[in-house]
Amino acid sequence: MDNPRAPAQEPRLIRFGTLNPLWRGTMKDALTALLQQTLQQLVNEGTLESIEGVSPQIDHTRDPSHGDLATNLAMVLAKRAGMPPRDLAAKLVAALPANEIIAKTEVAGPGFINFTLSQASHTQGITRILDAGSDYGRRPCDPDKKVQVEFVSANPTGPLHVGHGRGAAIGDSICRLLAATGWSVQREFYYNDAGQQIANLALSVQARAHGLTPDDTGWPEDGYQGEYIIDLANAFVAKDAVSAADREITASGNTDNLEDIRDFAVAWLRREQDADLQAFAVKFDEYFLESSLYANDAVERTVERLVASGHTYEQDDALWLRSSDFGDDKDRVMRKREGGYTYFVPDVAYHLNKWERGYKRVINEQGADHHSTITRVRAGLQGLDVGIPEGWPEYVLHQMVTVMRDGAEVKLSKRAGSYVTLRDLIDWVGRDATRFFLAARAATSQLTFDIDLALSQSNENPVYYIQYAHARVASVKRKALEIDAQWTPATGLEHLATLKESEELALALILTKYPEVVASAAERLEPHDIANFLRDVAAHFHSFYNAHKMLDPAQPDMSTARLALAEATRIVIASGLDLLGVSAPESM
RNA sequence: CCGCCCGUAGCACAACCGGAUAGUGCAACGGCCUUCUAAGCCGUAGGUUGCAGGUUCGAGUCCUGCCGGGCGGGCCA
Repeated sequence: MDNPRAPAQEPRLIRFGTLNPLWRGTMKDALTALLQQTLQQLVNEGTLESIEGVSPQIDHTRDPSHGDLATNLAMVLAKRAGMPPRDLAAKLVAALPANEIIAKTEVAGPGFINFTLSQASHTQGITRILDAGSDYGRRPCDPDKKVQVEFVSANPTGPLHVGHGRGAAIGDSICRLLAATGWSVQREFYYNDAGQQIANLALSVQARAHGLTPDDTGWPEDGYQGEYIIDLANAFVAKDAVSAADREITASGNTDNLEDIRDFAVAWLRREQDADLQAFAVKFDEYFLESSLYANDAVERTVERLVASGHTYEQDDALWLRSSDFGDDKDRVMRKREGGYTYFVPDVAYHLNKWERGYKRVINEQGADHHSTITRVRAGLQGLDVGIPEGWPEYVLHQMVTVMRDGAEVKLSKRAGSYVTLRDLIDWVGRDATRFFLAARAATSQLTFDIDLALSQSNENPVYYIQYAHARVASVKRKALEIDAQWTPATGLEHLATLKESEELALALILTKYPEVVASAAERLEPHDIANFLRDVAAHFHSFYNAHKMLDPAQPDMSTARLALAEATRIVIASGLDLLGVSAPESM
């Protein structure tokens, strides 16, 4: 099994000559340009022959005693230059062109070059943020860079649970990240409304409508036992009308007609899911129905194409896909002995449809329990011989969410009907906290959602820490206007040179990292990077806020400069929270 | 049996194609509100990064083998 994640991602190094456009204007970018000149200088004077293929790293330092930025350039080039790293580092430092953004340079450790940024560089950074406003760190949408993201895609057989919530939070945030980095994003929800599970759903509703309970004889074997089935059955019997995304259905009330029940049940559950998603502030551009693939013969045509391309064979009265030709560990049955298709066939048809809609880039966000479908879907797509790249589509898989309540794990089982719904979570801890909690951790790690903890400490949730910083800035801005109508962030731009305190400079520095963080999070498809960064920004702001009085009538220049810095902070926090789908309140 | 993900402080999680002294929140302990929002700040304590090897200037990160947890693998979806 190959890596499900996308293959083609820009390396995060500075590869000279191919700067990430999102970094434009960041200190990293500026320093890279300077180092490029420096290297050219060394080449000119013969110290180095060439800098072809050099991929040095330029990093923000962890330890302030190492300056603000550091590079391993000398260590990477030492062998090529034929001199010890520290000596080469010294030469590089000496050849660095004059500039106003670096205040101090130092060779350290095995050959790192540490740079301390100047006050002027911070002034530049803050000005740039205020000038860009909510566009800071973002690129305009390029209509030619189309990407489609499929996420949630819950079966319409029950309410959305915590796992779907995680998919919704991560998927939606990925969409926002892609949009912020210039992609034109289409969000899609795939409804498995044609399989065996839907038949079971209809049978379950029918059984409930007939007054049966799961313990009775006559209850369908794989019936859904959740309480919501009772509500659903009652609504059907009462001849309720429901309107889901694209259709309006009135129940016939005829409990002998399974087709009526099925149509009504799917619509009813879609309405529930839509309401949950709306409460979660997640929207889709397209709801794609699996049943449509049968209605328009797309499944049949996909099978025919696979047969025609020669990647199938008949054996034991079944039709097989030679998926082992495409990286699978064995061949897979496409058409069963009794004639029906196995589940991955409509999946292949669906993805062929995506390809034919023109999406050269498609990302599927799913639970890790769907892992095995990746190889099969990709194998099926390869077998079509229509020029689909091997790694297409990309997958982001999130691991399971374990829910703890009363110190014990709550088992998630649709059939048993005992599980925590997304709606429950939102009702308990709020939309912002739920979204943040579910998106703030790497998708690859299993996470534990402790209900009791979330309830008892809802005010301690990290999201409030970040939102509080935002609200504080808004409050200070209001206060400033009370003191003097001229006291606005814009006024402060002229006085940024008065910012000299370490807390001020540290805050200014971290704010200028934002574009890099957005670019990186979008490339890696990892929204939790944003959450961690915001926590960092908020911490810097809170420290600054507590260490210094921001508004002092006796010092108008300094006060407005600080106001500008605070506003820059607010812009970054509001933008970052938006990427996570979390609100940025003006007051708390 | 095979494949994928994970294992980091009491708990939940970070750590940027391998970088310098492994961080953040909660929980614990001690301080800070007559002053811009105390949902905050400052400080203390807490670690053999599951175990054992290997690769190199350098490993939580890469490789091998174990141990432990999760998920998946069937003419089920």
